[in-house]
Formats: sequence, structure tokens, C-alpha cells
Amino acid sequence: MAKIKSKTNGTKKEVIVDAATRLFREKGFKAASMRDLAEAVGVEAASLYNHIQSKEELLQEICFKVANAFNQKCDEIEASGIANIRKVEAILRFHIQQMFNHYEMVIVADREWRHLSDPYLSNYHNQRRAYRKRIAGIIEEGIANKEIKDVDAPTVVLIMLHAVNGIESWHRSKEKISPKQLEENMVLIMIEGLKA
Amino acid sequence: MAKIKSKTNGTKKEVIVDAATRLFREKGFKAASMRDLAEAVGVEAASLYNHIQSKEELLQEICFKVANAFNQKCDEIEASGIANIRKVEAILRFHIQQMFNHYEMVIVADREWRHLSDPYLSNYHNQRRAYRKRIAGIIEEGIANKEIKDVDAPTVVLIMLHAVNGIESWHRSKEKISPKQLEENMVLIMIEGLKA
DNA sequence: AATATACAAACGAACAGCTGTTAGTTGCAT
DNA sequence: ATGCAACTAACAGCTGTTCGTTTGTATATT
Repeated sequence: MAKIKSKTNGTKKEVIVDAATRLFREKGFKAASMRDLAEAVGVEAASLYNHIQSKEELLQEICFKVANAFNQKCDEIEASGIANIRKVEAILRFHIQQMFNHYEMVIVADREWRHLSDPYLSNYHNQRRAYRKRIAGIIEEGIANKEIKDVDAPTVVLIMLHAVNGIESWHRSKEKISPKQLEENMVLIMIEGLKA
Repeated sequence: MAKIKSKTNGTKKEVIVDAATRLFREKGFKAASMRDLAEAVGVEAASLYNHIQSKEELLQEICFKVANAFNQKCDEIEASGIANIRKVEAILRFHIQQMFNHYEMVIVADREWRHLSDPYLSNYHNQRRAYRKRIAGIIEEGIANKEIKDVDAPTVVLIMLHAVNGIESWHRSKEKISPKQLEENMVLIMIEGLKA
């Protein structure tokens, strides 16, 4: 039985991915060096390669973990029988909650995925496009059902998905309103404005 | 000898800044090398330094050009005597239009300003914070006047300023609605939802 | 209980390539 | 002939990564 586990919980690789997430978020993928990462983990740069294959693998892990979370939640919401406007609201709320609980991961995926290389790059890119089309589809159904105002669905998707990125600033601001208040405000502004 | 061709009324430095803007947008500041930039301009890397002082100077130029444009427009709007909700709408419309006409510049400034170094970094950072507070102030006045719904003003600012970044995706999408349509949709969704 | 074995995981040194930038030189238009 | 703007060559430092080796420790054998 090999002891691969680190002190508290999770494999050493997970520790490395966590540190990479923090580092990529604050310096950007290109500007964060493996030596920086090694220092953050408390180890020499060469030692990292006992646990990972490459720097890019770290970015892959981050990007697809985020993508999977959103796709999975979207499956769940789409399967539920609730009204389309409610589905849109649920998706928005999930994005907001992810930005509270795992914002470094989400931000890194959103900002640095372009640095993936090609089997992964186009995979991620396709998933991203498909995800947006999916949400646009829900909105268009809602418009057809007259639950939702007659607006351009892809535009609503753009607004929603980018608006939640603003929560990054909230994390660093001093006078924070509570997460719940922020969520309710966002939903109020973005969903109430949509209702027919 | 290859020579930098200057447009009818633009210095060679402006040609370089324009190419840098394009390059920084598509590869990111760190990933874009001076040799990449030189190739885009049609010149050897060393030759660039006859016109600029450093790579960072290019980023400074981009960031502060964008910041100045927004600050200036905000002065103008604030000075006009229109209702607060109208001011917010005017600011939103200006952001949208800037994202249509100069989106590479705006995106680079928004995404890469962290790579500035310190006199410029904190200057930019302060301007950014001040700008957001300014808009939040207008919104709060509007709430006090009962023109605007009782929402958290900083949250509205976050949503608005980040939502317009979605226009970057519009630039690369195939089935584009017209700029005017997009603008009207955005205003409809984001401003109508605010009105008291 | 002491020893041997096995193997994960750390290390220092080195690599080849790229980074921004400088120096010195040369060509071209005025 | 003066000077701007291009060139080539080179720099010192950093990049991700590989190599061979050593260390620590959990298990198996004695």
C-alpha cells in the first residue's frame, strides 16, 4: 500500500492543483512559473513532476472540473419539470454559488482556457459553445411560452454568464454585502427584468 | 530594408500599439512576445525599440487610453442634467459602443492591467475603483429619488460592467444580430429591470 | 525485534529554448 | 552629410522539463 496521501486530505496532486488554481488566478497561467508553484507547495520544481505530467495538465484539470460541474447541474435543471424562467433562474443561481464557493477555479477556467493546446482546446471550446446554446434554447422556449419577454436569447446568455464574473471583485472588496443578499440582488435585477 | 509604413495620419508608434493591442488580446500580454509583435509589424524585434521604451509601455498606453475615454465620457454624462436612470443608461450605452468600436483595446485593458508595474499599477487600480464608486453614486441617487428600484448599487455596477464584456463573444460569433439590436436588447434587459 | 526490500517522492544539476532588451552597425531619404 | 530607423549579434535571465541519485518509510522476511 503506497502512501500517496498528504497530511490532511486528498492526494498530493490535489494539493498541487489547488495551489496552481490560486497561483493561476492571481498571476495568470503564463506568468505563473513552475518554480513559483513549487515554492507555494513547499518543494523543488522538479519534484512536482513526480505527481503531474505537465504544467498544462494542471490547467486541463481546472478547466474540465469547472465545465463538468456546470454541465452536470444543467442536466439536472433541464430534467426537472419546472418552468423555463425558473430554469434560467436556477442556472443563474448555480453560477453565482459557484463563484462564491470556488471562484478561483471558475475564474481561471474562464480566463485561461485559451492556453490549452489542441485536443483539449477545441474540446473545451465546443463544450462552451454547446453550453451557451443550451441555455439560449431554454430561454427561447420560455419566450415561446410567453413566460419571458421577447428578447434576443443569446444576448441574455452573454449578459448572465459574464455578469456573474463580477463576483470576483466582490471577493476583494471591503464592504461586502452577504452572499445571500448579493445572490438575491443579482436574481432580482437579471430575472425580474426578463419576465414577460 | 523593411520599413514601418505609417498610415496617413499616425505615427509608427501608433502602428506598433495597434498591433500590440491585437496581439495582447488574442494571446494575452505575457504570452505575446516582442518577436511576435515585430513579425506582426513587419520588422525585427530590436527595431521596435527605436519607437517604444519597453513592452510594458505598450500596455500602459492601452490601459490608460481606455481609462481616459471612460472617465471623460463619465464627466460629460454626470455634467448633463438628465435623470439618474438616464445617466446610468447613457454610461451603459457608451460601454456597449466602446465594445463595438474598440473592443480589443477595452478587453486588453480589462484583462491585462494586472501586468502593469507599480506606479502605473496602483494608479490604474485606483482609477478603476473610483470609476465604479462614481457610477454606484449615480445609482444610489436614483434610488433615493425613487427613479430606480431599491437594489444594492455596487452589485448593479458589477453586473453592468461585466455584462458588456460578453460582446467579445458576439464579435466572434457567426449569427450576429446587428450592433444596434444588441445594444437595445442589453439596455432593455438591464435598464428596464432597474426602473422603480 | 531486527533486518532487508521496495518504492514513492524529494533533490541538485542541467538542458535547450525562449524572454525582453542593449550595443554597435548599416542603409536610405533628406 | 546628417540622422532616423532598420539591421545582426549578443546578453543575462527565466522557462518547462528531464536526468540520475538520494532519502524516507511502509511492508516482508528473517
